[in-house]
Amino acid sequence: MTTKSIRRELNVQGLRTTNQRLLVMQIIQHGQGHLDADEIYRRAREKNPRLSLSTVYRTLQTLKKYGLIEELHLDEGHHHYEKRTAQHHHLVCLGCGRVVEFRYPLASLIKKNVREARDFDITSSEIRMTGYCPKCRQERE
Amino acid sequence: MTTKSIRRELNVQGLRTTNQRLLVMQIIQHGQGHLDADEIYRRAREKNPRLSLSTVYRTLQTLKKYGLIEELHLDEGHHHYEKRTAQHHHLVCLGCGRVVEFRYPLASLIKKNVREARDFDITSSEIRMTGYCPKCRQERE
DNA sequence: TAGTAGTTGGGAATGAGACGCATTAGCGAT
DNA sequence: ATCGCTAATGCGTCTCATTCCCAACTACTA
Repeated sequence: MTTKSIRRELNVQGLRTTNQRLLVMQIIQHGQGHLDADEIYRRAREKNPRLSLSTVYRTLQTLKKYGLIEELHLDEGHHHYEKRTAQHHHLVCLGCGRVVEFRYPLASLIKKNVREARDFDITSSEIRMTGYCPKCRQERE
Repeated sequence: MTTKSIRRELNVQGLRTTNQRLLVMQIIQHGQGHLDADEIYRRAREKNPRLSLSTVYRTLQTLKKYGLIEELHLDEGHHHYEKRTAQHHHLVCLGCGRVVEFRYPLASLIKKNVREARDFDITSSEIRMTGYCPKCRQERE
């Protein structure tokens, strides 16, 4: 996503295009998924040392709220963020912490098969499965 | 689950059966799902005013670790706990915060169909879908 | 280009949860 | 029933992620 398209996305939502927002968006886009607020802050400061941590948190909330990024709950004490892409989910290894992504058309399936979900207007869905990856599984035996 | 069976479960894992653990377990079992640490603490203090909040946190970790309870990530800044039962998942309404449970045989399905998951030893799986329930959906229009 | 909301920076506040340590209490052996 | 060992608790403190507050700043609109 280019600067221009990010700008467009922000404007559509009635949000101002600030350097800070562009910066955070770009870091998340190029950052190979699963960055937490602190990591984003650290990387952003390299480009703009005056950036405030408050702004990072605020921006993450805003971008999440308007659907430009997604917030993950990977079982640690803080959140991770990734760009919004095709639906995919996460396997978390309890041994080494490795996160493996996989694709699965969950939302439509649930929508079709689960009575309770039928009348919900579902805006996001997250599968988080935890367990042990092959390597850690061996070491535990 | 009776006191006796809780005691058995704890002993099997090499854990001591303390009043505090029994109390926390019982509150979670009778508490209609989705209690957070603070609520558990508040209810537990009614029975045992000397109970410490630390103990509640420690106990929740322990019970979770040994599979007696499950930890939920319902999109708020803290965790919720429920007794371990048949596999079920959660729909969270972003409007009113209502949580609706639904059943879906996720783990086996993923295991069968997702290459990345095949070699994982999956210990738990959680679907969290967020959106707007029928009532809140109407109010937003 | 000036006016004006929406945003930001920075520091203080909050709140969930973890930690250290002295005291207490399960529980297996006597 | 009691002893001794060690796990578990209580309590105060600490950490760390995130939010709040407000004066200063700046992106957009006219």
